[in-house]
Amino acid sequence: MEVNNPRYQNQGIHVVSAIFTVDKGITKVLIIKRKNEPFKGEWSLVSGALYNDEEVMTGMQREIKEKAGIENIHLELFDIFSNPKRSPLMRMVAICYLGIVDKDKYKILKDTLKTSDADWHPIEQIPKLAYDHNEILNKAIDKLKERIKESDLLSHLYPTGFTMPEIQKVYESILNIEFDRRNFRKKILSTGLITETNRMEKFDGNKPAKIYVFKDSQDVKNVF
Amino acid sequence: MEVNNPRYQNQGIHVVSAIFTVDKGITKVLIIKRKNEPFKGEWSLVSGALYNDEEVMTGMQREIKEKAGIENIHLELFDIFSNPKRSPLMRMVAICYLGIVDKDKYKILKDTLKTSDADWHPIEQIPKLAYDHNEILNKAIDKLKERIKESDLLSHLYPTGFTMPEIQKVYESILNIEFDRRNFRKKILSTGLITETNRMEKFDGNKPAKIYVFKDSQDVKNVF
DNA sequence: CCAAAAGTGTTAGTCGTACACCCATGT
DNA sequence: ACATGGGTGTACGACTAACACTTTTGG
Repeated sequence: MEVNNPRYQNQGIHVVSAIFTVDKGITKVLIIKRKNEPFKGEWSLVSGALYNDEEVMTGMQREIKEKAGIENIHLELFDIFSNPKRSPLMRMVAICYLGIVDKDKYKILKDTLKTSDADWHPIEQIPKLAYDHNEILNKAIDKLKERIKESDLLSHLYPTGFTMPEIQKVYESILNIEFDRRNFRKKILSTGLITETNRMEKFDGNKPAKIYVFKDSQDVKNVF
Repeated sequence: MEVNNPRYQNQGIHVVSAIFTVDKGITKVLIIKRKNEPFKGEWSLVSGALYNDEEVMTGMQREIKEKAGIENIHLELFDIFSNPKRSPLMRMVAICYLGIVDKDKYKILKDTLKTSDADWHPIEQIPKLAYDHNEILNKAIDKLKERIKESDLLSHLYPTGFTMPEIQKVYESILNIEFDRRNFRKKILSTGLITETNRMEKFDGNKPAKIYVFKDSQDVKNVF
């Protein structure tokens, strides 16, 4: 390969992330408003250009910190978007990641050097986004559904533990189906992914629920 | 984003493919010998640099045609390798695909402008490869195992149909486990992925086997 | 003691697994 | 007729799905 061949010049790489949370039964995604061109003033996913001396994951985490103020997010690659015209300035290939986090653990910086209005938006009410980010987000939502069924992805939503009713509502919210309480409990326990603690949730007028945590395991037994 | 910021300059994209086949119960991968620098004379996966005006998948297919003479391979993205030093000439991010094909349907061009000795090699006996291709291949093998369990990926190995004993041997070869003939048949039929034809295989001294084909379906029910 | 939500157990049906016999072919 | 490998059915155990009552708390 000849380094100066124009065919290989002027390529850039975007890192793009769809970061989800679940808030009172509503699945939401983190979006921001851009302060700079291109797409100045428009909504977008958390994203930016990769530097030429960093790993893709490193660049993604850097962008998330710069544009939303949060760090060390667990992310999974889910797709590439590479239409040569997807960015108006130059050719940018988008490498796309998804993650899910506890919104109360990560404090979003609403306003940064390059962004404003960073916040969680219900995935059913997403405005028009910059670039091809609406398309990317739709794909991310599909992948999120697949991944929570076949992995312990949700451990990152509940780093400090969860109750059975809580996590059941999350599965129901993301997958749009309902489960029997008793069978749900049996099924998720049978995967071996989670384990109970001796902690109890705070009371609010009814029977307190036991708190469970995800084990540190990479077992890939399907959940549903 | 400022297009001329040196942080974003001198980035390139490699497309890399691990193309598998199964030959008499042996899982093999297509590798080639490079005629040019870097890594002149060394083995590598089928790969090359993306042009700045093409989609990633288009570039991948072009490279496969240029370097192995075959076209229209079904490929799935499985990982990104982005160590800034993975290529000696300039920073190249590797976008990696895997596929599996019928080796009798695709005639490999052993010798091309840029490559020689293109051929199928058993995955248990892979030489040292250029770049980080050994690492990429190992990841591809892991992903291949996952994918044949949860998708109709193998339909691309048998575009014209297969017999039960044939496909059973393929699953056994890739997954390194053995199945009971009768239960294997029931399980793969129960997925609804395949359907029988009225064709029979050619005889060779024993009872001829029925030929089955994969249906055109995107159902994601797990196979095993 | 009442309302609200959590926790538990049993039964029926379905699915997976183990296993043995018959069938179609070429020689 | 025999050797080779393909095709089928059944019975048992494991898992899944449906379902109702009891428990703990705050008010």
